[in-house]
Amino acid sequence: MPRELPKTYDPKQVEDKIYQFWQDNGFFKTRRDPDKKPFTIVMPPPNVTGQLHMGHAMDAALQDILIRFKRMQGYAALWVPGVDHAGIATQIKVEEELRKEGLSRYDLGREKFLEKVWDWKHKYGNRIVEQQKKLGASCDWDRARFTMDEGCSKAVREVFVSLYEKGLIYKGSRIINWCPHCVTALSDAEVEYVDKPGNLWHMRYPLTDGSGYLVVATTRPETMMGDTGVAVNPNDERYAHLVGKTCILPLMNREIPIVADDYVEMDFGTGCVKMTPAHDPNDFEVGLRHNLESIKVIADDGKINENGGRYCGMDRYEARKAVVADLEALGLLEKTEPYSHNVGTCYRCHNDVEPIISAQWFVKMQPLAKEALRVVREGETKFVPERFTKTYTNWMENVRDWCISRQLWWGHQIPAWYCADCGHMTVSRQDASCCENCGSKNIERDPDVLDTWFSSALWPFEILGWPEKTEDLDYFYPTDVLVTGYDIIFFWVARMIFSACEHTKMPPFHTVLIHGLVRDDKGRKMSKSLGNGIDPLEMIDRYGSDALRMNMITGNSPGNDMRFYVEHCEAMRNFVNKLWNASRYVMMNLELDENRLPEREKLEISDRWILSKLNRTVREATENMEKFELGVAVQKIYDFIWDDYCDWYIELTKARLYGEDAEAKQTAQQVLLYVLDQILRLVHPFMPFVTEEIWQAIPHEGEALIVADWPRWDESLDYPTEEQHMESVMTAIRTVRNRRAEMNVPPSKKADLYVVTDKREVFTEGAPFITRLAYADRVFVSAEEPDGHEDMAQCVTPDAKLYLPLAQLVDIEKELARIAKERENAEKEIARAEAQLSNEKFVSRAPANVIQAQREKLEQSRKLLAQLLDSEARLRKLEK
RNA sequence: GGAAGGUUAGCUCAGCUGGGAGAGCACUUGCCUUACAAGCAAGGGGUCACAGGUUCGAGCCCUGUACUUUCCACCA
Repeated sequence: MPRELPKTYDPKQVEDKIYQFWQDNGFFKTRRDPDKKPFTIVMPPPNVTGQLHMGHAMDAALQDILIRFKRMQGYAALWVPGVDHAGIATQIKVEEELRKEGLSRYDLGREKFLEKVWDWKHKYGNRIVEQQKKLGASCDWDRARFTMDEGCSKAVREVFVSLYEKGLIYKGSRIINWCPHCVTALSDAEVEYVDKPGNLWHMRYPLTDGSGYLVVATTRPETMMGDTGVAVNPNDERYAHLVGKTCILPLMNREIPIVADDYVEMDFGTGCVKMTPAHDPNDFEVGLRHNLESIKVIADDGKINENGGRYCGMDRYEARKAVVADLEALGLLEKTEPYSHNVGTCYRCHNDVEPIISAQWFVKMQPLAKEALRVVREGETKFVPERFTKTYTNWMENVRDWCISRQLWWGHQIPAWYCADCGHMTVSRQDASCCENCGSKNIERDPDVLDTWFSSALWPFEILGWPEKTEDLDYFYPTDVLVTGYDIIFFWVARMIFSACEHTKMPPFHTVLIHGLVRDDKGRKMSKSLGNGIDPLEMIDRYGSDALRMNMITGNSPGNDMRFYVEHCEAMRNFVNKLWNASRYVMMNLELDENRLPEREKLEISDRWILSKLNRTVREATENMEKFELGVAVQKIYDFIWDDYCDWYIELTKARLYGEDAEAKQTAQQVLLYVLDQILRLVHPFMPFVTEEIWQAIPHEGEALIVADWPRWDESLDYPTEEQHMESVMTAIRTVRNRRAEMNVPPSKKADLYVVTDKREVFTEGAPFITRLAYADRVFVSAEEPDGHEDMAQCVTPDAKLYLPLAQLVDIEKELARIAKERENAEKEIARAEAQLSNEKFVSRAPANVIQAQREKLEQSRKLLAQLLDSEARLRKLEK
């Protein structure tokens, strides 16, 4: 048994060693076990390009706490890790590398480029995994998956083809969000709207019949070359005479029709709207209704194309300036009004997104959303906190078809082949070698890949072996809890739910535990550009992994954002250290080689008190854990450890440990050890490293704390009477300390203490504690006032009068003032309680335990008041 | 425009199904008391945003107001 432990806990000496110990012994490996219930969590796969950030730390802490808790409770607790191929992010990263060599992906060609990406993946793909290990993540690493591995590819192919066969995947020309910088289509979820200042330009379009002009207002003049009409509201009397006529599109000199459509708001702008069906989703719809032509003028790279006349080749913003200048020169610019509006931007590169008509692949959402809504509405899948249910359902109710094709190379390539001979499209589970229609070998595969989220959506079941019917799938699926931030409910959670419902006929998990974002100390999002990110690894380096984990789940509530304070992290480090030192105390005084509670009769009042408190903590913390109230649970455990165990119980054992009674000494050691062991179990999920390290050093049964049993509530350990008695003694101790502090008596100046009480047994049993903790020389318990009490300092509790022979320090004036204040409080309390108890309605309607509690409070207050009055009278007598 | 949060001690936040408000940090005072100064003891500090209502009883439930954050939608 180690005796010479350092006074401060050093995580660096412990964490890697303990993690290695867990791994070497296979504690993270989870097998199917018919005798156990499964508990499964799938890890949100971090991007392969990723660096561990606070969001990951939050995610991992929550999941690991749940997994460790369930593992200790005897579940076959499986946490499956993995990494996401992260299409755009990864491709961009590798392209950046290439650019350093002066190359682009086109220089390499698709095949060579993909080789590079795989090289990159093999080189750096494990970095984030190693970082997760620093957090203590107890994943079954042997099961780690990658969204581009063979199994995932198979699942993706199966899902794509089956949805295609059901008509739930189709290819069509629609207005989609196009990022000219990433040069790919995006889904609606990938567009972030940002309020940006701009202008509303009022432009004159001359009428063809020469009778004048109309004025359209637009924020995007550069699209005007693609205008194929002007729309007005059918009820707008101002323009009724123009409907059916035509006007001339300036700069292009093209004749375009004027149509009437409800879409146009009469009171916005001029009431005339230019129609650009190829570059605006609403215009596209209007165009369909009125048979307007679609003319695409912005190319994939964001430049004006050949349809844009003299603006061809200009960047879209350059073209905007040129168009406005040209209109102005022609006297066709009526006015320019400052106008700020929401502009769609790419969530990856933050450049403005361009709505563009384009042939893309889509998932038809309506039929899939139906079941995905049902399982959540009927509670088969629950969100915690519950309010996120609405976030989810609102989105799912209004969801539009999901654009899944991306013009990238890195990703799952779409399994569609086009026949150059007959034009037929072959969609197939196996790579096609010829056209399924005409047999021609002259076929070409669709170059596009699928949205990264398409494969992530299958994550919970694909990583358990789907589409094969595996035993793992049978045992571990559906999974139990999904833990993630609210920012990816749409991207991921929603898509997993409808995918699972469609392909596995059941929701993928029964609980979605949502957490908030980790912000900086000013409440700002942590970001690279602000440079305000705090590196979790640095925090681990400074304060230890346990402290960081504690930091993530204390001081905030589920689903709410949290601010990261280094000070808070430090406070948690202090708590870890506190536990370390408490354990050090126990070990230094231990002469046991097994952990066993003494017989009941040997337990004295303080033992029973701490066991009873522990018992309650176990029950309540377990209940909180099961309701996913991890922060509440750990707060209770924290308070028990620091306040009850360290500040009180350890102090209470010192009299015995440093005393001569061998049997009492042993009892104290046994209880100290027993409670410490239980504490380590309770707090292990939150602070796995330090607890395992300590546990290994104390007498224990079993291999490791990580696989030890979670504490259970035990009826035989409830000691309500002893708890009360102990509290009575503790109140006396506090009161004396308080009194001494007021008189500025240093702890080193000890004094005798006389306890006058009608609960003599209680205080006699408590005398050793009072002696030690109230800095007394000797403690005398009696029913009568001691001789010479007239000259002593006094303080009172409801159950006792306490006399200290420190007469020379007594300031009667001050003393009377203090008592007057206390008396006032007691009287108020009595009046309140009496009023309540004499209230007929309260007594008849309030629950019995509440009434009882009030009666007890009243009684305590009355007793205290009596003591205070007594004390006051005594002082008055002394005054004379 | 729609929705959901937030408003509690100087700061950051807890407060579970309604029963006289807590923590961490900061502050004041005294202590190196043989586990721990990353600590111990004692203390100060809150009309729980505001106004109504329900209730024997409201920080908690209902209605409204103010300020604030976020998400969704979007009028060119």
